[in-house]
Amino acid sequence: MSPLPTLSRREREVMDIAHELGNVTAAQIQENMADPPTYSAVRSTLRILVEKGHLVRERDGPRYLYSPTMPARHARRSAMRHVLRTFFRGSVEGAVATLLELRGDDLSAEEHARITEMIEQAAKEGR
Amino acid sequence: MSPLPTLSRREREVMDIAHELGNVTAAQIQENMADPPTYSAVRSTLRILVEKGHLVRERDGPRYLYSPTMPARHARRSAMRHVLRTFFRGSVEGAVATLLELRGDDLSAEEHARITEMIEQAAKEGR
DNA sequence: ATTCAAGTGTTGATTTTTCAGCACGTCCGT
DNA sequence: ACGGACGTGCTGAAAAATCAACACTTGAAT
Repeated sequence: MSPLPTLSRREREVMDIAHELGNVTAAQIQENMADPPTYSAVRSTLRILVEKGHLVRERDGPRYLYSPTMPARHARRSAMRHVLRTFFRGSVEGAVATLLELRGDDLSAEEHARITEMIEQAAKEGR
Repeated sequence: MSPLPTLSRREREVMDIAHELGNVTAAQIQENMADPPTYSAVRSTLRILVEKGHLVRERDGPRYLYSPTMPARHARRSAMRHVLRTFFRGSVEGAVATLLELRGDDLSAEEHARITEMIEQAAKEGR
């Protein structure tokens, strides 16, 4: 049922960075990696990810930029669905609770208003 | 900054299953794996995860049960923090929006009430 | 024009992961 | 008691991932 993860450790790390930053150069990837290998090794991983179809490579003047193939919206949903299922048994309520914990005291009045609005909207549509 | 992922592909898959199910036998793990290897191979992976300290093994009568070392609460927070950062640039609002999308029309009145209450509570404490 | 810095393609070696085999132990039903 | 099903510990081989080296190209600055 759960799909076999097709990404190795380093590959996953690189993909996470790519998702976080959007369009990235090999150098940027390297900078953001933990315990970074040589530039050469980074490019090697990038090449594999392109081959596997997880990244696309496009020229940006003299160099290349790499971007995730999967549209951000889709990637977000997919990632969230996975944690929801794995760690929250599908409970949206539980997930929201943890999100609020993470945010801690930081929740501004505006943000509170917007989130509340979203939930009301969802509830309305859900009837 | 972001910690180097210490889990290989299969190891991650096993850990996800362990988190989802709580306490599991080797057989249960195998059943839930995608494209499952032999029972022997599964136990091999489990042994490594115990060695690395990610799982603990305890007797359950004739067999063993495996459970995640990290407390569920902590694991949930950690996983959520990671997707929040990676896919939502830290935006709690965006994350909640996606959660609601995932849930779709399913949001019951009771659930709506509880979530709203949580947010109000968070906002109150945040002032 | 030449040099230097930065980027690229390719290749191969090392390390890690993944997997299965085998011999042994334990529990249960007959 | 014995046979089979199920579980275990240990080990090593096959496959994949990880990494670095090398030679070459491009761009920019002096």
